[in-house]
Amino acid sequence: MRIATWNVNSVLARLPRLVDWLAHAAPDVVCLQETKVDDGAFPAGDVAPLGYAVAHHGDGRWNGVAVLSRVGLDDVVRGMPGEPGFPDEGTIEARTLAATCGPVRVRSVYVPNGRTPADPHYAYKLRWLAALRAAVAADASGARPFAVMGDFNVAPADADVWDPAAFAGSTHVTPAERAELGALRETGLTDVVPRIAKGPHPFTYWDYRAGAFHKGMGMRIDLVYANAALARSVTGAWVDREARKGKGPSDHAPVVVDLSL
DNA sequence: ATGCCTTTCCCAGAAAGA
Repeated sequence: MRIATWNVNSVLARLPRLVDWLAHAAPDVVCLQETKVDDGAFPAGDVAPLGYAVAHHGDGRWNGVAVLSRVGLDDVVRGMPGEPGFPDEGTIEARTLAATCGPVRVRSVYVPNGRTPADPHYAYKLRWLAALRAAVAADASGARPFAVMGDFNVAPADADVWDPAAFAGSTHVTPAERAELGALRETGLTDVVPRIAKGPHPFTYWDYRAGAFHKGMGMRIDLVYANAALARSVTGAWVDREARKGKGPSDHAPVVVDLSL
């Protein structure tokens, strides 16, 4: 079984590349982030011929997460209990949904960016991660294979950014963000680190500007956090760098994980 | 990168991204 996560930066802008990628990478389950469409506008008809059913949770212009599966799609839950909102608690964004796909349960996440450590968005990010920890705790300690995967917008360690010095004072690397990720792992989750394809680190994101991809100026912020039942079944994990190349890519590459369940 | 792209809203330029 093959599972994957990919921040597509607009599912409509990426549709030809998404369909191509599904056809050749052939994942059984894919978590998408930043679909940037309403539920009604998700192009489910374009992935159905490849065998995928779709569960989508969308806002419209921003955010938007999905699970695509060709091995069953059940018990879909949009959002999570205790999910904080932004800019106020009454405004819940479309940043996570969970689904059961055959033998595995997955949760697709698009963690808030945080903007700057002084911005209210950063406090929101920390609250959101705390709510995520509570939301996944039962699945994390359960016997059924489970993974929470997506764009966490946090680099777990200094090795997960191209130049730690360049990130001084920035979000994505602060001790508080990393502590929240650590607390999340403490629920029983393992970081499934992809193998290194090129350069010293398995980065998953590169800025569009200044040729960052070709200069190796990346970050590892797209993560697969697996419970024990799923982690012990992993036979391989990698970043599909090919998907970041060429014309019209997302700024993120997919992370692919193979399982022997 | 305090905006060297890209995407959305919708047709101009702001907001957001990390």
